[in-house]
Amino acid sequence: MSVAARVLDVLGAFTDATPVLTLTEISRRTRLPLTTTHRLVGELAAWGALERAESGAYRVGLRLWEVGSLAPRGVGLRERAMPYLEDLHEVTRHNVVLAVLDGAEVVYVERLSAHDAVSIRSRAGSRMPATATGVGLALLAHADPELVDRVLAAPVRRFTPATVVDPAEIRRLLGEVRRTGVAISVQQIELVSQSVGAPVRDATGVVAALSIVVPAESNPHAYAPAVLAAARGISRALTGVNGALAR
Amino acid sequence: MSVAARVLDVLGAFTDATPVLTLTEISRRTRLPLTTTHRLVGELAAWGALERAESGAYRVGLRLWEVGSLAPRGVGLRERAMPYLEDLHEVTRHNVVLAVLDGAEVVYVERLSAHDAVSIRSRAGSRMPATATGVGLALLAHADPELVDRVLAAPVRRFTPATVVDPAEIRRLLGEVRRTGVAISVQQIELVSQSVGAPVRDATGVVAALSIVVPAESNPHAYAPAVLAAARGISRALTGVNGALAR
DNA sequence: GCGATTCTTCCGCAGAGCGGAAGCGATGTC
DNA sequence: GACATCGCTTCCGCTCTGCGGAAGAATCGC
Repeated sequence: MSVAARVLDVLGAFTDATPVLTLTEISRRTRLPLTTTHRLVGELAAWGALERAESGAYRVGLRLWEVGSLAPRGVGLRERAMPYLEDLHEVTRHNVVLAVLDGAEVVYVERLSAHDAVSIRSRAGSRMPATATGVGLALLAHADPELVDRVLAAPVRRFTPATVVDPAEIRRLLGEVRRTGVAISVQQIELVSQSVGAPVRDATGVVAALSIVVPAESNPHAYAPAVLAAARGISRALTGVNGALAR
Repeated sequence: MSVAARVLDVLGAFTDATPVLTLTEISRRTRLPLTTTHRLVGELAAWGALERAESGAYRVGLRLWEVGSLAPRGVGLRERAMPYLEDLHEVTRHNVVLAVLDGAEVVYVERLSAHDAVSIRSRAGSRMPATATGVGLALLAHADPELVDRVLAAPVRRFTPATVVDPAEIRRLLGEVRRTGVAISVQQIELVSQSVGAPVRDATGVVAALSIVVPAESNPHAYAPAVLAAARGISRALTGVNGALAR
């Protein structure tokens, strides 16, 4: 294992659930000898990738946050999409999420939540399997067929009794998404909610998806036009002056 | 120079102005031999810290963005402050910013901008000298006196004819901030605007500051109560259940 | 088609990084 | 107050890893 990999391993030790770690904890998680960890962490802290809390424990530093903020698929996408997400949020008063595909999972880039909206699991920066969510279906429907094969070859994770786990049935859903342009996921993550998603494109193809999360008892099709309009708006913003996200 | 430092150097080559770089560009910026750069970049890309665009160029990857999102002083702070920032923004319809101190500079963590508000330089993730901005004054006024000495020992950068560059005068301003609780910076960054800032505390002391950016012709004192109320709200949220940001 | 430019692969040498050992300092226990 | 425990830091000699020159492949521009 190379030094670079060790360094990245140290960064990877920090998670949503454990954003603050002591030296020993980092050493244990990475299975690197304490001395090695000590040296690496020291270098990371000197640069600003990690910071020391008063307690002596380490947390992810501001400098790394700054660099992370340069990820075109993270903040770049978020910045351009924000106005449209806000409009959709304002009009409907429901949770709105924006996500991208990374391997077989979706990564949430932004979430706008209302006080009075249904509860929701995702958080900006968190991951979910691509199969069960509105955004996930929208992204998979337009993804490389080879990726879809790979995803469906593995057993699909179940969240509720309503979660669709049959590969053939999922393929049918994906076809429907391609036909109608919207992805509807009913009670697949939580029984109280369902989501209506749509893909977002830049000049190169589908790069993200947004969805609205609404109560299970409402009619999802009623939200389709608004979701589609927002998705188109973002797509237009991405195809605009500065071209695609990648450049 | 250690490998870890080299790795971080590569990450540091990506900036706001140049978020997408080719291998050769990275090599030139870091002054690392092309072969070395090639190897490091390869390892970073394998982990997900960097991604390859279709063009073959590299950009900051989603995985690094995720880890960066764990920075308590970045996203953690932002999440808890957001509702209060939104309220302030909604009520006043002016730009609202949230920032933390990093060395002698302020780093903007969030910015809410209105279509009809005055223009603004900052962007989430960008840096500014601490001396001339509303947030900067609010943070410096409650910072370690030794830091203030260090900041004022260096020549202060001038943005407009109204920028205060005299150390003694800046000290007087800081005193006033401590006395009144609000920091007012008039036309110091741009002649069309001024800002009203206030410090945000957690259990350990001042950790951030927010400010509102309003047109130069308005009366800044009129905004002080609203700004203070928002700052207090965020402070309360930070001192709450889960304690300080650091933990 | 041909030179210029950028990217990738290969490999032998050298010194950077590794990690065991030992010492330090804080906290908890009897 | 003495002792044990646990976590952090410093030190240093051996070894294996990462270094980067060279050469070749791929792509671009004229």
